[in-house]
Amino acid sequence: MPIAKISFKQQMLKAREEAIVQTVNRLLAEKGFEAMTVDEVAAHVGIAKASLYKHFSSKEELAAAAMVLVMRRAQAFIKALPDHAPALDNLKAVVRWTLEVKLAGDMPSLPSQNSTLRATLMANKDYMDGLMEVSDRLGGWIESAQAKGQLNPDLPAIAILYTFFARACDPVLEFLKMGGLYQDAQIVEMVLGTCFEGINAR
Amino acid sequence: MPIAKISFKQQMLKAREEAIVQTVNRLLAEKGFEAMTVDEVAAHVGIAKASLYKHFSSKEELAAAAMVLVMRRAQAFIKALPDHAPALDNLKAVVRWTLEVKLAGDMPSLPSQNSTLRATLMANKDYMDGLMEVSDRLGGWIESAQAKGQLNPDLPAIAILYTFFARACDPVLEFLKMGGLYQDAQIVEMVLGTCFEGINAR
DNA sequence: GTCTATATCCCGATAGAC
DNA sequence: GTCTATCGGGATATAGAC
Repeated sequence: MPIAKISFKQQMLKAREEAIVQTVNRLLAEKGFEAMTVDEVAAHVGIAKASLYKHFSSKEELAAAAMVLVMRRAQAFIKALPDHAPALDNLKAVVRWTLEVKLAGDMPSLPSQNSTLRATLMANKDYMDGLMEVSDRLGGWIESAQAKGQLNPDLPAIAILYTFFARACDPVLEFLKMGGLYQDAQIVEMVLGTCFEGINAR
Repeated sequence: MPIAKISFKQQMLKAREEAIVQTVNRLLAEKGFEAMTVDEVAAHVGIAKASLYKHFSSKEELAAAAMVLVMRRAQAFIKALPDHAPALDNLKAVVRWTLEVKLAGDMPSLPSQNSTLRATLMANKDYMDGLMEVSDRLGGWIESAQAKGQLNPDLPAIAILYTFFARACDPVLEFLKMGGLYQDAQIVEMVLGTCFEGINAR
């Protein structure tokens, strides 16, 4: 059964690549792109560095693969949301999901300034397609919620979208977690609350 | 007049150091700590790299000096605010100042993960003292505004303080600026509004 | 495809003349 | 204190055997 054998081999390869990407994801979340070294990734995965380069041609490609992974997860989460539910509920669910992923240490933090990394990401079809789809979906819900008078209609929808995206690198989460005074769930609710309702009294 | 001569020399030195720190500040804002190279700083200032090390003993010290500069500016701004003014007004003024500095490209962005840099900063008395003073001052205003029912009293004051600090690295500003659709002043007001009033409709 | 070993380069930091 | 020239370490990426 040569076909099955090939398929099995490919499956092993795919599993290994997933392990690599998962590792990169964690390291990116912990230390960021510049501080993460390829040696480190190889050590965590348990293979030689040279083997890594058989799967990914550069450090940037590694990071891009991690970003694609997270983007796919976001797409899957969004797709699983009921489309008939109120737009505002779905938006809050997405933001809560983002905060939970970040607090769990699974949200890669990329320096927005790194040019080589930006170039690699922009050239990555999977990533860009995912970004477009997520933006479209959230953008639709934002406008819907604004039309219903739930979200502030004076704000440009794009500003609200960016505000959501920015939750993926909000340092308030880490600050509060470092303080040790609050549980993760409390932190999520606090940040979620300030995001939608602000810090003013009502 | 030997004394005057020495004083003049020292003044030149101080001026040069200020030029260095200013340059570091801009580069940190543009590229971040890891991407910034010491060669680059030297080239921008117009002196040899070795000369830099006569003023600052390491790259971390350079970054710390830039952070101290910004902290001093924040302290000066806060000190200039009328203490008899409503606490909420002063808080908004500080946040607005922070957003303007960041948008102007004068807010150094430090990777919160870099351990050597964190250690250097924590060991820097000027920086830590400044941080304490700023935190105390803002913390007082926050509690005052909460007591008056202007800021949400259900939020821990520390969470509100962190939310303010986080504006110094809010990517929404760059995102909106990159889009080119809004003036800087508009961007500042939008972000300031979402910070205090959230994105929900009122 | 995986490994060991190495090439190559970049960057922080220093030596030493002036 | 400023310069030129250089060291030394560490990181990305590759060569070549298996």
